[in-house]
Amino acid sequence: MKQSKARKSITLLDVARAAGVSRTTVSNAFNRPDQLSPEVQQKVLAVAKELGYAGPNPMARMLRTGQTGAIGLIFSEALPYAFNDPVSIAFLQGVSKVCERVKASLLIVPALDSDVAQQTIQQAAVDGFILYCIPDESEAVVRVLDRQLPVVAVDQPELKGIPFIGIDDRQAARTAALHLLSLNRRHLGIIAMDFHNDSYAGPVDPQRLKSAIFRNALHRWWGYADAIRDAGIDPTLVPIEESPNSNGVDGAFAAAIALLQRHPRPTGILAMSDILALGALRAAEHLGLKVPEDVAIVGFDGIPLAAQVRPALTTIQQPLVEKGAIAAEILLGIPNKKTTHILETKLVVRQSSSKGSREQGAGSRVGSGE
Amino acid sequence: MKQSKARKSITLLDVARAAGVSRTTVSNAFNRPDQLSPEVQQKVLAVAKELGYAGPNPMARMLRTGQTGAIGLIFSEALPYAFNDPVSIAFLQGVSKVCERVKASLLIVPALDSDVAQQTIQQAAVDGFILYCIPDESEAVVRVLDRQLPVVAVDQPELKGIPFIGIDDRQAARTAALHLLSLNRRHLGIIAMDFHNDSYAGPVDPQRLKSAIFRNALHRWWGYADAIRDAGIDPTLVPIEESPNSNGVDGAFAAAIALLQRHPRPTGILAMSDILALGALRAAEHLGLKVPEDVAIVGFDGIPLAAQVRPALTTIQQPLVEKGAIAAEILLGIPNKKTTHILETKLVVRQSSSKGSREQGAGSRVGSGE
DNA sequence: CTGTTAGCGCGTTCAA
DNA sequence: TTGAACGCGCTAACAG
Repeated sequence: MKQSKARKSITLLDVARAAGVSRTTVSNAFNRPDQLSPEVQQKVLAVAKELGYAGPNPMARMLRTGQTGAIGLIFSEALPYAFNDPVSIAFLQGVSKVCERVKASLLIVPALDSDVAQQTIQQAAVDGFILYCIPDESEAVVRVLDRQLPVVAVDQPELKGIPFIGIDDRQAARTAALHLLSLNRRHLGIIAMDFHNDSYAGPVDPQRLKSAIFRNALHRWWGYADAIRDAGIDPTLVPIEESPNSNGVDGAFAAAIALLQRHPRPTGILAMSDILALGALRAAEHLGLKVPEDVAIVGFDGIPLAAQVRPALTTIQQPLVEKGAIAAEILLGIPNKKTTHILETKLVVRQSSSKGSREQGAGSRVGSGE
Repeated sequence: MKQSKARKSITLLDVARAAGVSRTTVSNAFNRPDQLSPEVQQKVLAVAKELGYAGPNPMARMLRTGQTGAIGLIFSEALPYAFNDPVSIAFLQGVSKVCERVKASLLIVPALDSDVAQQTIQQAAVDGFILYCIPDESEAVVRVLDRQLPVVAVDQPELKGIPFIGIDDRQAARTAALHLLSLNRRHLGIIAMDFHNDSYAGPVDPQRLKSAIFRNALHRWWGYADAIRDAGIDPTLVPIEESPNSNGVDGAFAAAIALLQRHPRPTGILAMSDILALGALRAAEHLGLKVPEDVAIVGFDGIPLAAQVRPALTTIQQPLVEKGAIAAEILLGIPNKKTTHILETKLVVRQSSSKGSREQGAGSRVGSGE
């Protein structure tokens, strides 16, 4: 009998009774110290501690106030893969930096398939969501929109009325391809990241391109194609090998091998991410090809590792961390932020595509820290 | 007037009325489909959708059920640094893998200083906490314990009654030092990670060691000292340079430079983490020293990058991902798990400490994927 | 299979 | 400054 009472958790009311005050007073002692005399507050807090009461129950408070103090983050990939990708990690860094500043927590919500998405997104106690690189018709998007909470999208999807942060993938990719073409590399090969959600690895046909659901990959391909076409080459004849993000560098290695064993062998490789480019670098080495002499390689993203490998990697630098920071700031209502941000990118030329000797081609970032 | 009613969010009751059923029925339609006829369920769901009702309010449900479907994770470092450290990231991968499997969300709780910790930990709506590498007397520990929820500690703190996952740091470090000594490297230098919370970088004196609050670092030092003493050398004469985790490879570079410029120059460097060892590798290169001929280097942790750099890094491999997975499994009540796990480590010898030529010394992991 | 009845623990009026 | 009352939206018993 007594046990059952002792068993249940302590509430504001218990503390109030033990301290000989009202519930409101105890609540105020925790939340509004200015609303009661310091001495009373001291006493209440002391009694609370004695009873093992650690402050208002967060669920009850959330229900009452409608605020949770957390924001939700949804990745398109399986979480372990997302945490394996330097691009996602950099994004996470940006988000977390802002969260830490404003004392908000960050809820990572698994939403891999529609089943999981439905359950986890509906249950998430958050004040808003960040959608990171989510295909437009994904179940996750529907569920998030249903929640009627503030939303910010990064990279994808672009939806009416919700803030968006991204880059001009097409233009950036065009710059990358132009660079290679300007070095007179006319036999190009493309290593692509996921166009679809099916973890497919291998050559890409026009049909697959046309039905692509990941915008980044599609737009980057468009950009490559723009430059290639302008150079008087038929872009549909440029071979594309797709290697899913989740296959990491190893997958890219295989894709690059496939590309480099074609005849004529490509003299330039356009990789849609730096991870893919690293695989290409390794493949070239494996085949005994010199980079950039035999084959030049250009990546995309500008992850820190790109500057540190040898030969250092030419890439399109995009503000990865800043993307996360801006997304969080918008969601958390930090003022002076427009709601749509197309961030700048820039081509960083390093050894993997330099004209001269390896040493000479080093970009300014080489040797800088982690 | 009407506005104010339209303004507020839709509840179970609204749906019930609109559908002409009771609240329970609507609740069941969402949570227990087996408790009502399919047709009624269809109808209720249809009405709900029409009203823009997206399922039960998560806060209310949490209050009612006492379950949140999320677990909290607390790092000792500032989040952006944690997300920059391959060791933490690998841990996160392990945690997230399990979370995804059981459809749990993961709440990353900033708890940098005591102020923030108090607020964020008290407010966190979670079913339990994972403490990752938190100093024993940290405010965060107190707050977490106060919450009276299940807790698991990883690496630190070791507290009575709460499950613990870690490795035998001392023994592992001893193995690393023994390895170097067995190669006849008798002039050693140590690069240490944080002993204290103060971001200090520089030489370490006995006082600082004695008052260390980070167990990992301290135990690793003990292990080194054990082996060194057994080799007939006075461990207190072995120079130690501390470089905080947050300073990354650059900090380690500086620390290693300091070490390598001493007389006599160390012929072996013991680094307490692979990141630190990478800095040492770079420092050796910078000074024109050959690794392992002039100076042999041994890291700790076994991060993937250690196998990929050249020369590849000898290290103590610990099951980083598994640590996270086990922690999450224990917290989420997945059965067949003991509550305390001291995981195995092993020395992986690679080029950075090999006797023979560089090629010969490559560990089996070299060239394997990301 | 459906409806009724009770709280879950708290924050906020408002009056004292 | 304090105390009483109300309801946030929901789920779990239990009765029909």
